[in-house]
Amino acid sequence: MPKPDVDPTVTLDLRVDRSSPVPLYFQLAQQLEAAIEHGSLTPGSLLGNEIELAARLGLSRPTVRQAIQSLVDKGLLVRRRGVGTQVVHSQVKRPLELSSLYDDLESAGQRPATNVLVNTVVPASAEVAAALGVAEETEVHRIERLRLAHGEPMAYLTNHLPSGLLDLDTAQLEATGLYRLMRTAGITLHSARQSIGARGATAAEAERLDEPEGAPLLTMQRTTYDDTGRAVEFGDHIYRPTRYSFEFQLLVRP
Amino acid sequence: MPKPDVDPTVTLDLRVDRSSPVPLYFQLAQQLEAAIEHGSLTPGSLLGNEIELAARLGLSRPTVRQAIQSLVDKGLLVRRRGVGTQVVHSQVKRPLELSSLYDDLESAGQRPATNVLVNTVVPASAEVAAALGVAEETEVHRIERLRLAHGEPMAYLTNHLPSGLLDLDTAQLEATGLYRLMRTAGITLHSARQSIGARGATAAEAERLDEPEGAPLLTMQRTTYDDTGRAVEFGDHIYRPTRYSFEFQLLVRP
DNA sequence: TCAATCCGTATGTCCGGACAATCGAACTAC
DNA sequence: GTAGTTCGATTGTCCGGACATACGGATTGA
Repeated sequence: MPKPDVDPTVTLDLRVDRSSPVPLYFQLAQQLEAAIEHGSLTPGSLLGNEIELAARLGLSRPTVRQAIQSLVDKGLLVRRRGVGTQVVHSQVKRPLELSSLYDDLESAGQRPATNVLVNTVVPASAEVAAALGVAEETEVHRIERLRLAHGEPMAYLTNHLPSGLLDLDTAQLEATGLYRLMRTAGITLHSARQSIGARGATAAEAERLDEPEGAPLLTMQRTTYDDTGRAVEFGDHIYRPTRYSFEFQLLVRP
Repeated sequence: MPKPDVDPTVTLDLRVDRSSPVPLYFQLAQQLEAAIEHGSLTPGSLLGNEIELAARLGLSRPTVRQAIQSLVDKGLLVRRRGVGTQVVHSQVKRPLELSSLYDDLESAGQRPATNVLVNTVVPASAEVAAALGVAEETEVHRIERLRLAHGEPMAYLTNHLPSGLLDLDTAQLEATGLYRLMRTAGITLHSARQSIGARGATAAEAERLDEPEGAPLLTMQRTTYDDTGRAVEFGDHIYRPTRYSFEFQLLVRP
């Protein structure tokens, strides 16, 4: 009795366009990712060896390897020496990104709304100054926003930004998210340090979020840096835990 | 008046050992990382161009690029075409890892202690079965642990594992963390899906954690997968938010 | 029957070179 | 003086090849 092919090697219809300005390895990576997403490449299936794949596409092996490596870094593929490259079994959708609440809600199909309650310039407190890396009492922007989904308050967002970085228009802040505004202004976000905790609501917080005093709240503090290392934003957010939780996927770095 | 050198190009004493089994690019990456950590490479300083660096080390450019790229992926370096590679200004320590509470506490200098309260085999509930990808009522391991730091309860950890994966010895569970046990058993952790939220403590939870009933708790649910895509662990944890919060650093993937 | 060994296969590492794209500064023209 | 242009420097992409290393199955031996 022949052994069943549990992990068949899949042959795909792959093509690259050499006249395109898009790098070849990137074109290949996109097609492979699409094939995985689409289901043409099923979990566990082998990808065929790199040499033959390169020959079939008319590419060199380093180029093919670069494409595969980018998907390995994303957690979609697993390489095994002497075995081959196969699609990861688990349902890895997307690794953790530096996400904004606005984008999260929008992609979840909720229509987020924002009320800008404060949009002003204040002298930096000690905590804000330390987070942003400026001197105490330096003037910084302060915005406070109430984020709603389906008309219900979901989070209260307090943010501080160095002045001069961005002109914060209240109308724009109500129409989109802060991160999107920063990116539009040409700021390249690079990394962020964040802390997630919980505590009971103060009277003022309870009022704003329509919760009883002392109700459990989910809290998040985040300092975001651009690629030059400047702190570009310090946020202090509180969330209603019945309406929101942090969900994300992690990859293990070997 | 001459313009001050704000971003000097640094020349380091780098060497590679070709007789070592450690890959050359990895040796170089380690030395560069050590130089950054140690302060020899200060934030903002340029790394010198790749060609010349390769020549100085007697390596090829692809090898040097591979070393640099690994540090770029870690968020320690930034490359700019036409400019060079420079050390990131901000204090990027380490990106987010799939960390275990035990390791976190240990590296923070706290001496964690664990009381194993339950270590048994039970039929899987609907929730556990869905998370682990097994049929309902399948036998699974269930462990409940109270984690203490400095003698104070810090978290209550409930975990379920597929049976047959690991023999869970209570003594070992009290001496080290679950992830370390799994790694020792040859399981390669690959990814995890987790959800962080908050809620009030039930009477039983409050008792276990020495908190008043209804006190805010930080909650985390996590399903961990190995590199074959199997779910290897499902955890449901509650933390005392006055004692613990999740702190981590994110990188933006462009 | 079972264990140790061999071997094919696939990825891992490394080389040296070539050209393209982009950034920043120096230079030129108005 | 200012704006546009040129040009050097540096990384980005891609090639073709070579050898090392590890995994898994087949073969061989006890």
